[in-house]
Amino acid sequence: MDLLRKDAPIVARQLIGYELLVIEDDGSTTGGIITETEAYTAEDAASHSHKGKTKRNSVMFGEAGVIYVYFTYGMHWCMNIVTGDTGGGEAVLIRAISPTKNLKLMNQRRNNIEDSLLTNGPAKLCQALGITGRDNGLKINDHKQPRFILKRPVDTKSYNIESTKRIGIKKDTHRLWRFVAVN
DNA sequence: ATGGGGATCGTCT
DNA sequence: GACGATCCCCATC
Repeated sequence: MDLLRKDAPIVARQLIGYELLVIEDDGSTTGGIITETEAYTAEDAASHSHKGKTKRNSVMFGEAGVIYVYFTYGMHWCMNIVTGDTGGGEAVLIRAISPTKNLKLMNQRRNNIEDSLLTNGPAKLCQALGITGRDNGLKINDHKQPRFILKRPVDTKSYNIESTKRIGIKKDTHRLWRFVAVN
């Protein structure tokens, strides 16, 4: 996917409105429309990749379309999509989606919380979609090992996108690399 | 409506 | 040995 080869801030903005789908072990599909993202690059002090390649962040230095999943706060998983065309350690954090597929399963995993709270946070959506460390390093739209699918929905709706400061970081807070669909 | 704190552990200093 | 790209509960206003 050519889109993902661009720089992370460009990709982060353009991914708003794309549909992210996960193929479950039983063959069913979960997922939704991406409504909030954040960009991280190696030059950016807030990024896991800033200080170079380590065991945790190594897949961030892989090719565009690889999934980078990290564990945080002792209990949460968050997912990124690697971007760029130089293996330079950039990625887009998926912060929220609007659920479209298999709400029942996602609801079950999220302890029967109301629909509006199902996938409105980076760790929430990973819980709802069943994404964990075992997904780290998988590739999007991989025909040989189908797990993550990213596509533009047929009803090409246009979104108003707001860019703001990123959430929960202490360094390089000035960058306006959080993108939110405001409708 | 808003804010403080607890849960919990892999990764890096 | 400290802390985090978080979430949720409960307290207080």
